[in-house]
Amino acid sequence: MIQLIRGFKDILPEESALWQHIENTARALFEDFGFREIRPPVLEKTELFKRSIGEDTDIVEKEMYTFPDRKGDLLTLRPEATASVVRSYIQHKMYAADPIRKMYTIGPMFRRERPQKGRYRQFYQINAEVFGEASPYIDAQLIFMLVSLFEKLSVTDSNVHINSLGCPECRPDFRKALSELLESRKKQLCEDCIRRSERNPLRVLDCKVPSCREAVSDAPSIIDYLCPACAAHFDTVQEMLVKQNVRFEVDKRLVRGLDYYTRTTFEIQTGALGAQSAVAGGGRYDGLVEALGGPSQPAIGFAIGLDRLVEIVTLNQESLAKHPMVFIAALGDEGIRNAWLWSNDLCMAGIRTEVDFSGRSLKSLMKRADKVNASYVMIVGESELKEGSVVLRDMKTKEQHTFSMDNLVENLKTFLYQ
RNA sequence: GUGGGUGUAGCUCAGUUGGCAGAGCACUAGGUUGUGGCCCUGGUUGCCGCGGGUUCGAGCCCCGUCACUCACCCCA
Repeated sequence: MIQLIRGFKDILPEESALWQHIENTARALFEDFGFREIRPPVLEKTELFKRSIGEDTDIVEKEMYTFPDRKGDLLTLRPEATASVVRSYIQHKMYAADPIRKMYTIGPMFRRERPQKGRYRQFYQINAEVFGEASPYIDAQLIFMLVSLFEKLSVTDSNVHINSLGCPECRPDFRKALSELLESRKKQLCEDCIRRSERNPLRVLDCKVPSCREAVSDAPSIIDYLCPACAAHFDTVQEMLVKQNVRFEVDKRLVRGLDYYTRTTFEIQTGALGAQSAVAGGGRYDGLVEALGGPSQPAIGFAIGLDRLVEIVTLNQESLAKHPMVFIAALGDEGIRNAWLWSNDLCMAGIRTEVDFSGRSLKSLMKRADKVNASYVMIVGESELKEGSVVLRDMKTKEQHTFSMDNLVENLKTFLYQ
């Protein structure tokens, strides 16, 4: 038997209703906030991700699905969506007609990590990005929109963490102060953190090894090093969140893993996913558009882990399951022939209809109708055919009505819709 | 990449010191000749993950391997 690839999964019909519900809720909400959908390809030149995500990140170093195509160009299955959206923004010169663009996209990402709960090698994200707006109001609104989605989906057990990473103006000062501290505590740090303290000291703040946490417990907070502009920006974001009654906490450990983030960064965490606490994360990346060859345009965005969201959204499956309205129990060849024609008409009339073509006994057809939770069973047997009628049984009340075969579909429609 | 746990019927899982491969659910037929759910009776379902080894004999012991899973790392 051929099995699916390690770390990949099938989303089965039993689950897809929930996925659709979440996707539809997100689409409707984002469209109301002025976002429009963009659908970039899943395959891009490797260079795009190297330049946007950063050479020194784990994603680029060891998690990308990269391979040469027949011409020898290095291609990569996207490990995240932002790079592609930025590339598209630049390539199509979207900034020219109107630099302010709000876009969302939903689709699969690929990272070759060791699979575990809430982490797959092909996983799905809902992304939203805003270009051309530097204002902190946009930051706060984006966070509000994200929180609202979770509320609409009745997700409890989640909380918002925010932080500011500063800008090229103020981050070097903080980085220097942090590096000095790390240097002095080097012997307390784990191996990874010793390596990190040279390449990306911010990441040490995120380490979960107890001795490392201890070492950085009194580390300087980036918030204390923000330049006046960044500090004012961060203040406004918080102020507006408070005004909008969005509950959040400032988390100075919140250091995003991707190189391109600046200023506001945020994450939605949950306790319901084992070791995977982040369900959604995002932040501002004011330098990325320019870094990828576009004009200097600010931008901010977030990504929601759709697989993870699906796991924590619990909905009444009954309300999501689609039951057939009418189940046609046809007996004998002639009954089946008639049923086939009528079912096509009923389906086209928007009435969910199923037929059992097996020719088995009425009892087994009734059992099946019950199993698929049909609202009505239409019985087409010998005696009905003789009389030129069919019997419609209400499966809940057990009431049965007889319908003439003349104008059957029309009469059923009016009966069912009344 | 590193560690722990688990692989037996479609599903959930038993399986004794190594001795005929099991249960519940599901499926199916009948009890009820053309009427579902509850009940009763019968029936179908297995490369015991895969490969090797030990043994008269392996689902069980040993070695290897693969998969799943949880965790580390990192992230959504």
